[in-house]
Amino acid sequence: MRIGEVAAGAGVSVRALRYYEEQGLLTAERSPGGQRRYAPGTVERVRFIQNLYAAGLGSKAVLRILPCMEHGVLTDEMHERLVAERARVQAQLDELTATRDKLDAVIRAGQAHRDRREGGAGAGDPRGCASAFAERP
Amino acid sequence: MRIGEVAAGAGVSVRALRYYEEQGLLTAERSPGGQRRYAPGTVERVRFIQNLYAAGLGSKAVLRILPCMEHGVLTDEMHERLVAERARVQAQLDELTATRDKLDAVIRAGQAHRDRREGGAGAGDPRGCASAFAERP
DNA sequence: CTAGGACCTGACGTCGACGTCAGGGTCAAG
DNA sequence: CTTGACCCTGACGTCGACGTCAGGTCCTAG
Repeated sequence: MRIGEVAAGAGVSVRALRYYEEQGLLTAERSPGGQRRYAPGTVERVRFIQNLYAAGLGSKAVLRILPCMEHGVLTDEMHERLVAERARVQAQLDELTATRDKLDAVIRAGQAHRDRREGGAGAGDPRGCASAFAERP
Repeated sequence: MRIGEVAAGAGVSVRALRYYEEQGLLTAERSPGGQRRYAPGTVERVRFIQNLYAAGLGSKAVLRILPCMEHGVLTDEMHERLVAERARVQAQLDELTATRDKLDAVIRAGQAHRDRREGGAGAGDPRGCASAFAERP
């Protein structure tokens, strides 16, 4: 595949693919004229790289856990790294879940406030949704 | 509270707090000499700001959904923004979950590969964990 | 063989969330 | 009043993941 096809297939820019190669995340054969020719499966690989980036891993971290796709074998070191990164991702997941729940609380509290106001009465303590942030897990 | 106390309490740098003020995310009274004096509750607010940043929202997005903590009332616009940002967070959660599951699959496949190798035999197709990436949901 | 779209290698630009340094003022205790 | 910890305002530096521009090359359809 040519670089443009991979880029379109994976939904990234051509520049990004060259950058990945620069970082050692991607390799490519070259045509006689020097143009990159990618193996099939590269699109999947690029998508996974994107996933890892989206999970907050820097290119060095990606570089450390990615080689398993080429060798197909997990050394003890690779295994530990994978487990460690999985833990990081899980931690991110927990934080994100908490944040989502807070947003939900704010939304619900705001709804309640608006419902009561629709009912009619007082504006004594204008703190409606603010109390949603007072929790301490 | 003084800025150092807030910073320590929320686990951020003094510089970050000044930056938040610069972005309109935080306000503070001033002492006669010009030093910032923060209201109690600021620590919670800062923690929430950190949560939002960690959720991938930029300071402008934070600025748009944060005013509810001051006014305590959700306008229709605020409500829509909150719901929209909640959706973004949820989408991030979904992607992160998928990535975690992929990592799990890689780890399990690698384990299986190592277990078999411990058993003894062949090295025909050295793709061990690589097949874990072949899925298409 | 030729046009024009795709590709190449540098190399500088960007943007956000701060870090950091310089030079000086403030505050509370003794 | 002095001292030492804390705080102030600029203002430039950083880092990662690309964007973008310049100037030239490759490839393939006609």
